[in-house]
Amino acid sequence: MNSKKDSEKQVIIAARENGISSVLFRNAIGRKLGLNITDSECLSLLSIKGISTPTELAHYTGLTTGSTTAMLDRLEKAEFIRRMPNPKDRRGVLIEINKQYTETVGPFIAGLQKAQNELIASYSDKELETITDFLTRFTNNVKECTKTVIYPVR
Amino acid sequence: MNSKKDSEKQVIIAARENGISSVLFRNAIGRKLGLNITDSECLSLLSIKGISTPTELAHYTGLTTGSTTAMLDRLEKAEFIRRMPNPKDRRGVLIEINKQYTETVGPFIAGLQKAQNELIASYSDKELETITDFLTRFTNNVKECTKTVIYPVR
DNA sequence: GTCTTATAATCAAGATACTTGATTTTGAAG
DNA sequence: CTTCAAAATCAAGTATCTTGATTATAAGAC
Repeated sequence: MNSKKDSEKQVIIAARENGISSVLFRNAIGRKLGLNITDSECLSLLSIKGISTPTELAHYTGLTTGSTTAMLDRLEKAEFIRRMPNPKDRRGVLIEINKQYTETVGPFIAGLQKAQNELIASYSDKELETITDFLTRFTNNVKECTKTVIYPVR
Repeated sequence: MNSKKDSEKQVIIAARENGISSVLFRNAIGRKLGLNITDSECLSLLSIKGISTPTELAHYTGLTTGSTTAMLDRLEKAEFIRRMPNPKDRRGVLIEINKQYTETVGPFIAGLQKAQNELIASYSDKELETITDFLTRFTNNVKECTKTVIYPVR
């Protein structure tokens, strides 16, 4: 099976480049805000989800829960996030991102969001469905593989 | 401009989920190999590029060159990478990933690579072109924005 | 050519962040 | 209601990171 078509190779390259660019982007934002890499990655997830929990953030950043507590202390002190009681589990807390962060980061990413929206608007519905379908299936494969790495079969 | 179509929203969500899943995947692999997050991220870039330089790896990981030297010392000691003289610049070195790493990581990612290849093969050439086009333009936007974050206009 | 300035990588010292293991609180299961 | 599991925190020890200095080489100015 060495007969991979050019169109197939290209999509793999494009997907990889996409991943690389997003890491470099996150680093640039983090440096701008004076954040270390971990804190920056944490905020990048929070800016997508809006709300999360220390456990989930530990999972995403790859930290232990102990380090996560320290990280959240730093981010709370910097007023980028706040801790809220979790109404569904009195052991836990909810982490919310502050307006402070959104407003600080806004000027840096407004141009990108506009550009991405325009890019997306330039495709037909049918094309967008194809793209979404691809990304979703691609992501599901990654998720499946992650499970088998964490919980090996036998 | 609050009239974003559903197909447009879906592609944004799918792109975000894709980014999240790749971070979690990298973490899982890193943990499996007993690597810290930084070292893991470094190897993930090297496994794509095959060869790099300390400067580029510092840029990608978000580390200073000082920390990068220490990181490369660790990875070299673990025999995951090797330093080679750079024939084009006698100040610098080239970092190559070792077979050791590829073989260690292979069993964990073989299934994923197969799944992704099959996924890609399930699309028509026209569809693949659409997807590649989208990813490339999307990436270019991210790269452009990264530049303006690093080198603000005035 | 030679001088100056910039870049690549390294190193040592000090600061920062991370891991481990224990602890507290609460939830879930038997 | 008893026991075990999960969420978050904390303190001590370890690992990693940043800073600033250093060496070697490259690139540009004159």
